[in-house]
Amino acid sequence: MRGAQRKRAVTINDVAAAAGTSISTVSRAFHEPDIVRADTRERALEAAAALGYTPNRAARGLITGRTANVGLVVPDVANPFFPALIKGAQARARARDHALLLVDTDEDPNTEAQVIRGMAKQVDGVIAVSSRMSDRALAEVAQLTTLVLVNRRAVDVPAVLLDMAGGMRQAVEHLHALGHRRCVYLNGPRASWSNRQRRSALRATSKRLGMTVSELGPFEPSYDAGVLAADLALAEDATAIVAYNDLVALGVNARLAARGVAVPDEVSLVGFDDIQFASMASPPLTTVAVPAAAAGRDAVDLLLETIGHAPGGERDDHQLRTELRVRHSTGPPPGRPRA
Amino acid sequence: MRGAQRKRAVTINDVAAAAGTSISTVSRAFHEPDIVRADTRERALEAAAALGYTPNRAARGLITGRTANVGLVVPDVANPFFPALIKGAQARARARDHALLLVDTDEDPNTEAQVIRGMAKQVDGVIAVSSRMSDRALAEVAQLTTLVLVNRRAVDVPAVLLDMAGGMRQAVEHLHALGHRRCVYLNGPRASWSNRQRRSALRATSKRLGMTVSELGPFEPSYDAGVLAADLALAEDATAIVAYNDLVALGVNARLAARGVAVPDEVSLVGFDDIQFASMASPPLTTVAVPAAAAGRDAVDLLLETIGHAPGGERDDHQLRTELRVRHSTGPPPGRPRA
DNA sequence: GTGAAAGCGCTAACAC
DNA sequence: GTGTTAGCGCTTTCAC
Repeated sequence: MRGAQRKRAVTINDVAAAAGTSISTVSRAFHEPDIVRADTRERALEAAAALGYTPNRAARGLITGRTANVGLVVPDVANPFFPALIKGAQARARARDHALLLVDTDEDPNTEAQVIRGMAKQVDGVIAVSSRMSDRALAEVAQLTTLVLVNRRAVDVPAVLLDMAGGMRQAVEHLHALGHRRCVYLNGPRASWSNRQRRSALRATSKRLGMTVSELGPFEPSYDAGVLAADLALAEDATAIVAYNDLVALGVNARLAARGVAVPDEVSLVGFDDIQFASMASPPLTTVAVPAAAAGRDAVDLLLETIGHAPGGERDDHQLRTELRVRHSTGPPPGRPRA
Repeated sequence: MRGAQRKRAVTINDVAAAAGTSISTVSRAFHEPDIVRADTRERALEAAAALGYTPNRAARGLITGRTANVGLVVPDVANPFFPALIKGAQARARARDHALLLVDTDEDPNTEAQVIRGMAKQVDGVIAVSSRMSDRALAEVAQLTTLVLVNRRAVDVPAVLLDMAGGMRQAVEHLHALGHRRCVYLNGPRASWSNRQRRSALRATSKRLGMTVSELGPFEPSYDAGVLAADLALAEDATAIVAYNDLVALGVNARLAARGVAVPDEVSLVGFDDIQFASMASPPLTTVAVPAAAAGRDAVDLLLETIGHAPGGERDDHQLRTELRVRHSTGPPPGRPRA
């Protein structure tokens, strides 16, 4: 027998019949146990267990207006930054008895808007991660469902933010302390909010410390782009390279190795995100760690909280710290004593 | 105004009223356009568009018995093998107008069973990837919903299989052709079906070709386990190491580098899966490529197909090829001429 | 404390 | 061709 042949699902009616009560009693036995007499409740629950009854959430949702689903919209599941976030969000959603609808937009803002619109009715709210949608589009979809942003700010939309400026500041200070005075920044995608954050923090801190920074890019946030960028960066006559993210940094690192440029002896290299493989590279990458799993968890909490609250409530953004992990891809610039 | 304040969702009644027709006509305008007169249809569709109406899938599901949801159950989203699969499955599901409910079981068979049971009512079927459930548990949940397996076989449950034996055979032949005669295999988790597949193919091929293989493990499928395993493997006096998967191989590789053991000059190293970072390692890893994204896509197709068909239909397993990608972590054993 | 009944938004007979 | 109606499985008044 194949799965398709499964028997008609057992409903609340079956349970009521078996328990010799009405369906409302069964319903109450589940949701308001206190209000039903102990022995009646027992009978109902036992009958339910015996029949293997589980309430149909869709039917419940129809009447309560709550689906117990949350949507999670990410730009690219395969980008190593996101799995941890997805995992965190999934775990928290499940812990809070919600299912997670996952959508991958392939980095396309139009897909993003369309997908959220399509999902609106079947979820209680959606979490949009690193959204590339315009503020207007964001405002529009926020009308359709409860929206929570991760790693993106927009007016009147609650968000889980990563303090990338803080991490970047640490990175620049680290470089400066080592003796670096000229660095190059490898820009990420132009439309990326993360890139703007990282870039401006880098510029501000550099300026404050009197470091020169030249900029290259924009580049795709990929390993291949890093390979490409490495040669350009080398031509810039800087002693340190700060990449938009680890993927790019890893590409740079590989290309530098291929060209025989020693890291960190000839040039220092800093990544961003601290993806799993940053620490596995050779040399292990100095990078800014971003708490992706925590962001996923917090986003779910924030969403569920927002749904529960009356609108126009208090300020409820979350801000998560990021911090520099110093590993072996950074050191004093050439000609500078190692200690 | 916050999202929570959104106005009551527009229903089919609103559209019918606006279009001056009955709700059934509106419904038909959407699902059986041909059967409704052109101008009536126009009016209905226009009214729907004007009001921003989208059918409530839960309500529809209640009556059609189809939810347009599919469940995807994976052991660990953060394991680099799965994101590609998830991405493939998500894309195909969306293309076929289905939503994807993602669940991460943290490698726990009990969670797995429980999750599928809980999901059964809100999906049309579920795809279980690399399931560690017992055959009995599998048979039980297959009763509850339409089940499709990926990378696991069980009686009477359709599956998308990866021909790991084929890839492993290629790997061993490759090693043998290079001149290797003694290799060590680093086992993955004991309960893993993948490990059994890989291990037995390796043993069979080795035997056929007259290679000795010693086994170590079981190890967790992780980088750290690889680091640990490297030293043990070295003590085995073999000229080649075959790891359960790339993560392990990468750990081995790092540890070998740290100990100053040259790959492939002193020892050859083979991984499995061809995760993104296999090609980024130094040296780039020779590994067996597994078409994860295709597996995800095929699983969705197979599931939807199975749901559509009458039960007990024809045989419908998919088998996907795997193939060796020769990169730079394998070469002739020491003392053997390089050409 | 428990049951009857009215829907939630929708589709699928069944009339007209 | 189009409208009316009976539910899908459930929660929630409202009586009792």
